[in-house]
Amino acid sequence: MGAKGEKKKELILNTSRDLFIKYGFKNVTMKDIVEKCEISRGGLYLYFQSTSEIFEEILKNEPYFTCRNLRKIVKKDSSISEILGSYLEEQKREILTLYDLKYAKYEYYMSGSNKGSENILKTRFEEEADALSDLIKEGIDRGEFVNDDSVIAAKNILYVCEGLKIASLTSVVSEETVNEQLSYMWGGLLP
Amino acid sequence: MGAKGEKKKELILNTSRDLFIKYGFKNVTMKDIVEKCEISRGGLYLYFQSTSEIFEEILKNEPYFTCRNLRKIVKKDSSISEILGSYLEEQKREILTLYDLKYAKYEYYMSGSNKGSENILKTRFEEEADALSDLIKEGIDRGEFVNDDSVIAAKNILYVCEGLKIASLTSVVSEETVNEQLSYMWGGLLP
Amino acid sequence: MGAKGEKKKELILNTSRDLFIKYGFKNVTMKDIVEKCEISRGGLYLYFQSTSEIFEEILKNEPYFTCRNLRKIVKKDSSISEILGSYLEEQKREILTLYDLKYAKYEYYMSGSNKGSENILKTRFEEEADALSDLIKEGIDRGEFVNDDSVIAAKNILYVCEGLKIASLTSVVSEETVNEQLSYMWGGLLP
Amino acid sequence: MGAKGEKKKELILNTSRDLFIKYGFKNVTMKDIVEKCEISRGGLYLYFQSTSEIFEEILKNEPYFTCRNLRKIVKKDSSISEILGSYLEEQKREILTLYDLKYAKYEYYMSGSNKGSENILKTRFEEEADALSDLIKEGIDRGEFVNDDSVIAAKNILYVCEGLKIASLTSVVSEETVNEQLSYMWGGLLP
DNA sequence: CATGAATGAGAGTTCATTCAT
DNA sequence: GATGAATGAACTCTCATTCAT
Repeated sequence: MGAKGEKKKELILNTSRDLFIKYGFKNVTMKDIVEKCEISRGGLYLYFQSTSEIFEEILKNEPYFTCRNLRKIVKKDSSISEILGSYLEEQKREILTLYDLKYAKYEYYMSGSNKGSENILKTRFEEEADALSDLIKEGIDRGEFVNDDSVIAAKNILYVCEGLKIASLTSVVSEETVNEQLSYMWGGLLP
Repeated sequence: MGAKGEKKKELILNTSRDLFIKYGFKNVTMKDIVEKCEISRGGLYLYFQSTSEIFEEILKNEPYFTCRNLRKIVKKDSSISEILGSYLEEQKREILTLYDLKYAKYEYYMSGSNKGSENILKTRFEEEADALSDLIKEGIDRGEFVNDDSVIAAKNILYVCEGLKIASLTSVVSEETVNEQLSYMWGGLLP
Repeated sequence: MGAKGEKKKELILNTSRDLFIKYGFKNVTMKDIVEKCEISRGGLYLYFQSTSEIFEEILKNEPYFTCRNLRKIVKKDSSISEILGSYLEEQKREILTLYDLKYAKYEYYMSGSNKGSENILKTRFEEEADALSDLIKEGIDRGEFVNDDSVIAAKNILYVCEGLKIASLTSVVSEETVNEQLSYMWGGLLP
Repeated sequence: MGAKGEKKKELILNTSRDLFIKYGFKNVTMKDIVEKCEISRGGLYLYFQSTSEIFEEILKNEPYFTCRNLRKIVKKDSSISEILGSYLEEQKREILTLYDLKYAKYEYYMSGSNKGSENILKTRFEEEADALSDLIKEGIDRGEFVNDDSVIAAKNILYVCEGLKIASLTSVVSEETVNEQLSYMWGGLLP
């Protein structure tokens, strides 16, 4: 596939992404994508065989924050509290963002369309739990935090965020509610 | 509708419930239901116009635990801790149960099939948060718990449970993990 | 399926038969049948899942002459020669008929569309060979024919007829040629 | 077309031939050929416009035995019986060979894909009948054979062989069956 | 009330064929 | 000459929904 093919693939992925954000996973068909991209039926099938395949590709390309890559971009002399604060800010942004892929993502993994392919949702959760646990552990070592088990505390933060994300999809979650919850968890870490 | 009609409706609801548990929401069609019920196509449409309508009805009939109705069934002289303990046990059971409607329920609200109808997921969450908050408040008043804001603490418990439920659907959650999280939250309430 | 359903099935089979005779097997699509029958797409699929299924059904219903059922309809006191003569006349008619199913039939079995279903072409050939062999044997016993092996002679007649049928499909076979061949074989049986 | 072009054409023809032998005529598409040859779509269309065109070309190039070219390769002083014997051996080999073009060849002429082009099957049959008839006639003249009409006898042999070939495609034909039939015809020629 | 045959819109998928590069 | 991305027509198949009986 030449540069032109890459561009077309890019077009398909970007356009589909918009559709998935707007309509979720199951409500988007190959036909919808063909029409929105203004390409031919056959043209789409040159690059992708199904909406699942397209969606997987989009998920792979989707940038995502972790505390690990967060540490690389914050100031060298930042305290652990500062880093965790930034991380929770990012989570908050994700929870409150109305239009992104999280809707389609949950739907995708729930409707069983991910048969036979790696479960990115699970993998990322585990990576995230590891990284966050390390961060909290360091905070404890430095005396910034007090906690008996950094792994459980890390998972607790992630489960609350998951809960908030889900709640934001199926009903409405105010910024205030998110702030309250994040503060509450924060409180559980302070001396 | 006579008694005969009621019976048919019952049949449809029970049979569909099995299908929804097994295949989720979107993967069940009116055709599937007709075939599994062994009734006529027209017969189904006499009672329900769509799978959404059937699903809504099932959700309405679905029994669910809340701390309020829990208080009615526990011993009069139970401590608040005992009641909350029972409640969390019930949540744990729900999280770890593989085959029930929670899968289809999330899918239903996520795929936007609930257009124009009351969002039961949201309503119940709010009711639950209220009841749980009252319970915790009473626990604080009685000196069993220590906490600054019973509403936030209540929501925290519910968000963690939501997060665990979601995680149990998209990947795997061990009983140990659930125990850890519930203990962790419990710890946040103790003096 | 009620009487109405049977009628519809009949309509589909008769219409498809015409199409198969005219265009062969592979050139007829489910769409063609739907259009020629003037029924709906879904309507056709209620009765048949594929052109193969329709074709098989047609073949099953197709009347066919064998010497066995020929014996039942000829006069009681006919000589074996007379019966064989009638049989060869029938074969001749089949060979020279331009528009019937034989075209589609060979195509069907040749294009491998009969995967997993009984090979009627083969079964009938064998039945036919048996019956014809019996007939010749009786002719030999009665002194009408002279031959060393009635089975081989029977097969010989059938193979020549097959050869003529094929030739009549891929090129042109004159009535004279058929007469010559039938006479030639006849000669091989006479004292 | 240069030498390079000739080579490409050769490649296309040889590769397609394999495909036709394996899958028959109708089941091979231009796409299949392009992929198996590992050439470009456009590249194929430079040389051939359709699978029919390719198939015709293959048939033209296909070597085939006739009694005429057989006479050239047998010993000068062979008896006619010996020549006919060799010829029938060759036919037998053709009938029993599972994987060659005969399958696709019948399919091709039967599915009407040879519209507007010369019918090689027919031409060759006629050539063959002529040559075989001459051979038998010579045998009669030399006193090796006894027969009233060499043309009819020749055609008889060919029709039986055709019948056997068809039977070998749609069902199964044992070597024994072929031997029996060839002997039977042979018997019809002997004094 | 109840039936189930019938409809037709729409999704998926494949390929012959073209044409700008 | 050669390429291969792109097109679009054609076909298969499924379901929600209706309606005569």
